[in-house]
Amino acid sequence: MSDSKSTELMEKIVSLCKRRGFIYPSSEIYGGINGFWDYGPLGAELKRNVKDLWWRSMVHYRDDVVGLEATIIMHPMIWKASGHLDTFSDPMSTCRQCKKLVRSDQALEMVEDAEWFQRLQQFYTATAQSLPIAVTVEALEKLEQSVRKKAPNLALVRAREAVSARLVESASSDGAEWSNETQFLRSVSTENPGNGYAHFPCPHCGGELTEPRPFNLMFKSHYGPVESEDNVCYLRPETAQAIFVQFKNVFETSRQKMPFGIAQVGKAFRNEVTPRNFTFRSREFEQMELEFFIKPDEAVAALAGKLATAADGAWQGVPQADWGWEVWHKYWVEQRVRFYENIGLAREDFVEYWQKPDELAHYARATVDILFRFPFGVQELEGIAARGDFDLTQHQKFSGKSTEVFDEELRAAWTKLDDATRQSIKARYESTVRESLVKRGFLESDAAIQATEFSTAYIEKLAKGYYVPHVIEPSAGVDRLILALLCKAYHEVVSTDEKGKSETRVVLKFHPRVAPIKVGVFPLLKNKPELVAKAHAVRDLLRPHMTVFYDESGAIGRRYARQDEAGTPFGVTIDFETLGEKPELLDTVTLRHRDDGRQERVAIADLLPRLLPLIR
RNA sequence: GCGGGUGUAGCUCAAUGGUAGAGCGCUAGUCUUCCAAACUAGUUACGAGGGUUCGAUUCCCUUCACCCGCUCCA
Repeated sequence: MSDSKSTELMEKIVSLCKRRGFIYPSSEIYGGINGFWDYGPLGAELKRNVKDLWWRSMVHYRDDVVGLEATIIMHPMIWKASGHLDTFSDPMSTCRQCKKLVRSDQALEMVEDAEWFQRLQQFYTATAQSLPIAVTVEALEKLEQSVRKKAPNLALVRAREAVSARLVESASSDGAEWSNETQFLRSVSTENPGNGYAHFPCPHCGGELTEPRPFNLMFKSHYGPVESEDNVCYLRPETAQAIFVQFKNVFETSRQKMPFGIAQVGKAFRNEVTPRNFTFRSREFEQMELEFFIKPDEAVAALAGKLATAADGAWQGVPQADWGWEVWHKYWVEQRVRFYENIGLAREDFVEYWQKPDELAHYARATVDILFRFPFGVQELEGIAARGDFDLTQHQKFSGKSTEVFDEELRAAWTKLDDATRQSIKARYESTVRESLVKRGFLESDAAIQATEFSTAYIEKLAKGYYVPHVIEPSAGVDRLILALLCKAYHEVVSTDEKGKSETRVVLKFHPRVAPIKVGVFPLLKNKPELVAKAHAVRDLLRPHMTVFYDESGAIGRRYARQDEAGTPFGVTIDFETLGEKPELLDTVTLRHRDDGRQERVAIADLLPRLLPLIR
């Protein structure tokens, strides 16, 4: 995944970022703080541009999305309802031998999948099913040989003589270590079976796992000056929950109708186990999230008379009244990829990963990861999840306040439906509920009863025009996108001068829309006051419309090179022809293009109309 | 949190148990008519703390950050 070459490339990017003022380590003069990064002058511009472009495309260019800016610290109960309080504190164990980190709750499952583990199971079943147990040191030695390769750190392998002697001894006396399969397996994985907690072998090497330790991924604080259990609060680990919590307010005050979305850009905080890969996994980071609320499929079917599916490619077009959640989901995936294309990333830079049903989080119906080919691997940039009504239902449950919407049209439409249609909508819903209950481990019979109960209540509400909206959530990491843009833009150009000396220059080929500085303005020479004055005039002409960098120091080539490294797409040079040395070229300038060094002569009056469409 | 590696000007790299050096960059000036020109001057460092020592950038310990691996998924 990440070889030395890609590491080298990342190191170059990191050092360029610092040298040119894109990204610095946070708190650097105090020695830095792991997992936190600051954006310098160029980085701040780049980030603003990215967030602005996202906001414009999501909110301003659409009739059906509005914005929200919520606080970072919110009522702690929100995190209980969302599940973050529970799922963000997984106990972890470390293997004493191979030092790998294992989630304690997954250890058993992982161990059971291991080949060597199955050998042990077979041995147990063959040997120990009846008492008294006839087991010899030789038999255990054979067993040890069969697992030695795959589980080199298993106690039975590490300390074969001691462990097998103990097991033989136990078999002939109390038989405690052979009392059941689990007990036996634990016994072969440790030298000291009696030292306190229940052992489990490491799934990777058979070694001994440490006691589970809690890992809490949420930043904790207190509101109010006195720290106590009663005023614990958390920095949000995602911005999305605020949107769900304010959903009713926004719905009632924005004059939006279903379906519609709420967008938010803001900081989020996660106490990552290991921040890694430059800014990719930071502990403080920024997200751009949209929660797009849609009618449940049953409501769409009742209103539109039919339900569009994803198969026909409808999602590529303009939203339609008959779209179910699947179409909306694909629609948003496509919208997001188009957004990335608009800011300089190419479709080929991405991998769309559709999560398999067994990988989905409990709240998600479908999730697509948009992965970017970073130098250090193919990694997630954005996740687009179809979350059903999970979140709004959770908050309804925990807050005791309704998150339902009332849909006048739905009520009217429902009264006009014939009985058969009503029944088929209900039947379809009922079977989905039943299936999901079974998947969650309910017995067929119980699931059927519950599903009938649920669907009856649900359809009754629907008939009156009430439902809890479902949601599609495109959630992108700003800092990750910045990093992707930097990696994509990074180019090295090797040039050889007439003396045969070659040198490597760096060019950041940002799309003009995201480039921190849009245009460099240069007088060809700085010791000619007329050139300087004219250059100032050009700078002032452009400045109200775009970021401009004026530079008069050093040779012109040097100034071009410096702007290339900052990713400035255009350079404007004022020379003697601008001043009228050749009358026909009066008031024209050189417009230089970063990516190919191409130069053209452009009238000053044409600069704005030329440049503006390229940077907007 | 565990293991391995790294830490000297902004960058690349030297040297040394006794005052730290170069190239590039950067800043200013002279000059310069389109891709890191030249000249002059200036600029800046031993990651932090402690110990051994008459004296530590160098030896020892601790710590911090970064990189690689385990975990994570915006």
